[in-house]
Amino acid sequence: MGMKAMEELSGKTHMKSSGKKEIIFFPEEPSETLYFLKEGKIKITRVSEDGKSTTLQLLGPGEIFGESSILGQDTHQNLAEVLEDAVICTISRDMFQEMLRMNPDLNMSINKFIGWRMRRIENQLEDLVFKTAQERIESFLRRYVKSFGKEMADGWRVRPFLTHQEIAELTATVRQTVNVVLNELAEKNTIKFSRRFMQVLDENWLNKL
Amino acid sequence: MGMKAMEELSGKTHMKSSGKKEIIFFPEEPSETLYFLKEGKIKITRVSEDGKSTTLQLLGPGEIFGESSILGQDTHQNLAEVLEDAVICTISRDMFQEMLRMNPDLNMSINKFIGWRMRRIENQLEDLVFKTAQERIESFLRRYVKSFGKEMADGWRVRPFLTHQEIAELTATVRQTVNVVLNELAEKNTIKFSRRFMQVLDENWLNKL
DNA sequence: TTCTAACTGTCGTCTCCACGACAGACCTAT
DNA sequence: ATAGGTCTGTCGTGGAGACGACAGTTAGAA
Repeated sequence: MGMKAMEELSGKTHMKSSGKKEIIFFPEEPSETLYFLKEGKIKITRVSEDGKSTTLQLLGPGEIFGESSILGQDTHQNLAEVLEDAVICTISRDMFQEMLRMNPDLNMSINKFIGWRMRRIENQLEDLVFKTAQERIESFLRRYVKSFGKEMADGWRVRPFLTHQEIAELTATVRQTVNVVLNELAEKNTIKFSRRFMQVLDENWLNKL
Repeated sequence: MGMKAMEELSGKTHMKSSGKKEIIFFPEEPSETLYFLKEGKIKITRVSEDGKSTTLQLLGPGEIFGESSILGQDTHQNLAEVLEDAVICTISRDMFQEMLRMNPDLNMSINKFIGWRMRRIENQLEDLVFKTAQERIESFLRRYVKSFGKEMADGWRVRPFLTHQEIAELTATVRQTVNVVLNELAEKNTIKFSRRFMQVLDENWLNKL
């Protein structure tokens, strides 16, 4: 998303790779590191008292997370988990402050980033309030394909796909409902999917509101 | 909330008072001003395509809003409305940048503020996903009394109160449900209320999770 | 004081979708 | 190959709460 200053970060920092299901941070854990995702996917989830969870964000390459470290929060509230093998740069809070001093433009980029993140979460809240479960699932699928898919000869395709359970957590619904919606869409030849990919056949559907 | 640096703002800026129902900014409007609420209450609401609305934040004295201006967003997404006669300081984006240069600590305060705001909205999302309508209403009432009420001889009291419709929008429920919950609580002598105030009789209830 | 608009109280109905249950498909490790 | 775990497909049931309707109440302006 054009945050060149951010890219710069990646050079000067510690890098590590993490495999699927690895947890980057837990709720309640002290938040003193900023993370920059170079490759893979990460999900940020919120776990309730009684063990249910809902996913707040699904992040791809080029995105930041753990931003509570630089927003004056001393512990994390959410859980960050690797969803697809990842390469992650870590930047300590102090290191980050140092960088800010060196490069004042960085501040702008970060702010922009935070603003963008805020907007996303507010939109998610709006969806939750105004949209039905079905609509949430569909509109998530659209977003998912657009963010992570590639255009092919026969429509947009994204790979790998998610489990129905994962989609359910991303849309605040349940596995079974996701299943039904997915099959309905396939029925209507809007999409085509399997465990490992999903593909949009109906271009039109992709650009619905 | 200890943001002394923020208080400082209020001196150097333009101040104005606004009456109930006045709109401070609309969605889609360019966002070039930061607002600091000195007195009164403001609500930030999100309006859907088809005209329904849900309230994202209820703000009291000492809080900031319109922060998209400093988060690199060029238009507002939400609507800000005066809920209770207010005194508001306005700070242009440029002015704010200037202030930042003069007083680097301000940055920290602002970040803390943003972080806090982010946390709030994430919590709201969690409530929406995991709690029932009834629970949301009750837990909102608790928060409301705690933030805006005063302790009296016979329990915490807040004044003025909100209309049921307003509470419904704050909790993503409907008027009728709010009505029922409110009356149930009164029935059980947990609270006492009228159109102009609400008072908590059962201290215990106030500190439930 | 009176009039009117806004707010509150209370029903019955209806719909969405969560939830449990279980069978079948699919992966991947030994 | 095969066994065991995870994922998918499909029902039925139930319940929370939205929604419409309408009567009663309050309050603030005229």
